[in-house]
Amino acid sequence: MKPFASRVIHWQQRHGRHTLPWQIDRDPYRIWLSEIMLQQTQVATVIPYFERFVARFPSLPALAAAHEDEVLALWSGLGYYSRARNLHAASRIVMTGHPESFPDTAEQIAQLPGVGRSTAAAVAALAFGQHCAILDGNVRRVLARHGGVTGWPGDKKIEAELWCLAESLLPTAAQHGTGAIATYTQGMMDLGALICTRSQPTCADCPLHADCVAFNQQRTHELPTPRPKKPLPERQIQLLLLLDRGELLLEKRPPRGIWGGMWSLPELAVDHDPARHCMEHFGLTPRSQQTWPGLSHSFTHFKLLIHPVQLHLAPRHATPTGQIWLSPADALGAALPAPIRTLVAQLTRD
DNA sequence: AACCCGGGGGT
DNA sequence: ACCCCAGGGTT
Repeated sequence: MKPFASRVIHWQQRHGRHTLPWQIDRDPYRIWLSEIMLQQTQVATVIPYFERFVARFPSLPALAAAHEDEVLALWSGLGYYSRARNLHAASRIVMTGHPESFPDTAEQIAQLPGVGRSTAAAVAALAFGQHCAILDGNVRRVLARHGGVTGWPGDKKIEAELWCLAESLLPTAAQHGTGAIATYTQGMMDLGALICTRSQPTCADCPLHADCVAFNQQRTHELPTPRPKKPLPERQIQLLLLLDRGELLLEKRPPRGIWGGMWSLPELAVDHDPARHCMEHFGLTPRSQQTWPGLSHSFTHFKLLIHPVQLHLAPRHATPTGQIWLSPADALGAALPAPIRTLVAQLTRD
């Protein structure tokens, strides 16, 4: 049987993906951007965001010159907004620290905010041909199944074991030549995404099935070991759609935490009275109040039940910092989290 | 409804 | 060295 890496490389050349929008050249900027977007997010979701992002910011200097708000607006709907803030910060670090070129070793790349061991290795391998192992979700699944690794990969011990496996299986420059590492790295990701899927993997098409422990022991359904279940707490909030002469009030979220740095709607505890809140903050009693149907939004550690309330205000006075009045149509161009976008979109349909 | 996913920051 | 946090999509 051919070595593990040889089989992955051969499979990638024949069956892997070669035309993803970040594969058209070997631009480190585009590869880095794609890897950040691909954290926690699937390829099909990323593609349209990637296309819009590089159309607006085609190069690292263009990104570094941008205002954070515009970067966040292009990230709106993609989630995990700290990725966008870190990406933007990293672009400026590269421009100041390495003005001549993008950092080209995994160690240097991993120094950038938002880039950990796996992302750094992916950029180093794909863009610079460095021989370093990645361990993203797809590769984790392939390795856990092939090696028959039992235990939740989020567990530090299991994670360390998988990293060791990943390192040990890399192609060698001597055997496979330069350039093979990029093909291998993409091959491992594509095997996980296309063949070794979470449910109903198509093992018959897998170049690794002959010595795959999970396949041979019919344990693909139980590997990798799933995350331990935890109850999902619920939180409830009211969100205020405050309207004044057709314009909607948006508030900038604090830089950290949920929807950090994004534009949202004024938030109110469920046991508070919206009209009274308007009175206290604007000195005006709303002319009308309308309760909208609730909507649910899931986060990793809790479920958020949103109770929207629409209020029409009498003409306003000053607008404090961190707030802005926009027409609903203009608001849709802002850096809105997904559920806020849903609510604002409803307004534009009236 | 359950499950999946990399990195940062706080403890 | 650990634990908690963060938002979408898919199954």
